Amino acid sequence: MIFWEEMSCAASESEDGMLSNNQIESPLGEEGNYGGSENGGVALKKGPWTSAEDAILIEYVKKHGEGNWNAVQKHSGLFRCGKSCRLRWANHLRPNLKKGAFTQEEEQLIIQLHATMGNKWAQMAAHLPGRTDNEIKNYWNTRIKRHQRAGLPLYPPEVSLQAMQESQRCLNTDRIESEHKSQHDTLLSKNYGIPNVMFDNLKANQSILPYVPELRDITASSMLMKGLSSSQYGSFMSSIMHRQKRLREATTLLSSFSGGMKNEFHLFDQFHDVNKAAQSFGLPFPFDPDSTTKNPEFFGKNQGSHTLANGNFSASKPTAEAVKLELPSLQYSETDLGGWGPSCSRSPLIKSVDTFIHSPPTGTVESDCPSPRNSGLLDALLHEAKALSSAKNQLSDKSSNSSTVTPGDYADSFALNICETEWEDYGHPISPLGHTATSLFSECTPISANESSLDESPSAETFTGSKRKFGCSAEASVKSEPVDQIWSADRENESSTWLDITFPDALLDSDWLEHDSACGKGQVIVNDAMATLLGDDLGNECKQMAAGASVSHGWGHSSCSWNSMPAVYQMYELP
DNA sequence: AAAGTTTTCAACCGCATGCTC
DNA sequence: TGAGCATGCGGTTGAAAACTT
Repeated sequence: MIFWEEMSCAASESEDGMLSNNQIESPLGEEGNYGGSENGGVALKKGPWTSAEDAILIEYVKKHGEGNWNAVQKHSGLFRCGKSCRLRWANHLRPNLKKGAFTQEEEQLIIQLHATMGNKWAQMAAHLPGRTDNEIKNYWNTRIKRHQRAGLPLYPPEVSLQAMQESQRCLNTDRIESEHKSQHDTLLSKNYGIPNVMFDNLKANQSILPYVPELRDITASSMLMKGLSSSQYGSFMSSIMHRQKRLREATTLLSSFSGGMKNEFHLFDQFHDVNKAAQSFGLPFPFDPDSTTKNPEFFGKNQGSHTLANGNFSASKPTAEAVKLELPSLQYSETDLGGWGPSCSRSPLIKSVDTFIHSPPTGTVESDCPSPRNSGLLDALLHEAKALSSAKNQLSDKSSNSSTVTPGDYADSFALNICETEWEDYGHPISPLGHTATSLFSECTPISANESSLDESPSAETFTGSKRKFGCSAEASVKSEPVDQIWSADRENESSTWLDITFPDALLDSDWLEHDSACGKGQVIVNDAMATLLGDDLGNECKQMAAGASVSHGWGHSSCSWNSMPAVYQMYELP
């Protein structure tokens, strides 16, 4: 049987004559030029509501109350399906609706709620009187995403920590109660408002992931990492934004978050128990937090070298006003969980992961710790763990073989190793953390502050407009973004010769560039597809070059052939 | 000023859930 | 018990607005 609503709402919109029919039959169809569907011969309007329709709906609700939305059309003559009426009422017409932009308090609440709930917009809306789930959803999908693009993490550290602690609590509770009940029952009985997603499939696959500690069934309260894997955010956000706009936006964003910056120097204090925090995400321990907490220079210098780092950490004391730059686009990792605001440290998790990876792993990876529930995060951690494992091997290997690493420069060398490891471990240029090869390059090749400028490098526009002209995806339209001034402020005294190498994701995407993991370095292979796209000459040139260039992750680091790459591949090289 | 691009957000869609008969 | 139905939810879409070049 076909539902009335389905009949009315799901009917084909492309039926010929529908529009005219609708216009004729609906007395409110003066603006109803969006076509509609039919319900028993009655055309139902779709599209934006008119004020007249609103008035009718309001009148109807006054008389009959909310609910029974499918009867609206019958009783009021409103040619709208029940669904549409309900939505209109709930989102726009019902009383006590708050209009206008979210307040800062609301924004923070949304962030906190999302950290624990994930995309449970309706539940979140229940905590925000006068706000609708749609509003919150839109807010998150736009403004928060914008924050991400600006290099700001999805959640402030305190929220991340809070969510992790909650996760830990849930786990502990679960651990205890699981002796008596199944976890499912436990969670239900305790009425956790946390998605109870099991990673049974991952557990099942544990045998093929030997480096992963036992995967416990844990709650998905670690949805704070939602952004890590959400398809919505999983794709790398290319930096095709106009620069001026981005500058303006960054300033606005940073200013808007200035309120949260007052805690910036206490962030590390919050992470005293980083072991525990990271443990909750299944990270192996022990690891030495000193390398970061006690050596900010090291941290700062290397944070940009790891995929998990968003590159906007700074131990300096920036001001929002000082920030006129956006982060390099390649730091716009969707997985950024780094510093909240321009000067914040990264989330405990990321910091932990980062610290761990930056620190030579010691001992066997043994952990009974649960892993995050979110599949994306889990995958990310698995990959990171794998990368870590490789890094461990690479470290010794590189120390003796790499000609690009100065043995004495531990920070650099290790960062390099890590990056190379990641590069070679990720068969696909887009890591499970949402990092593209581009971001890897970028993060592995931070730029020094004195080399950064508000002005784009002259050659930065090499790829501008290449989205179409070059026949590539949007990611091909990569501009070299100015680096984060805050982040780089710490590096003013560094005599870094690092280059800010950006690389169009499109060119790195998929099979275009392949990494030869067998060679032990991040050798780039320009395959035929890429050559075809680029044209024979360019492609072949590139292939030839790449064939002989062990560029590793850091074309700018090493004396590889990057500089001799075709200009189309080069974004710019700082002096 | 105009064209092109990006962002915003209202509305739609499909699916899930729960209630009723 | 299962079909029918109403409602709710989350993801997605697309027109309009805003912005950039």
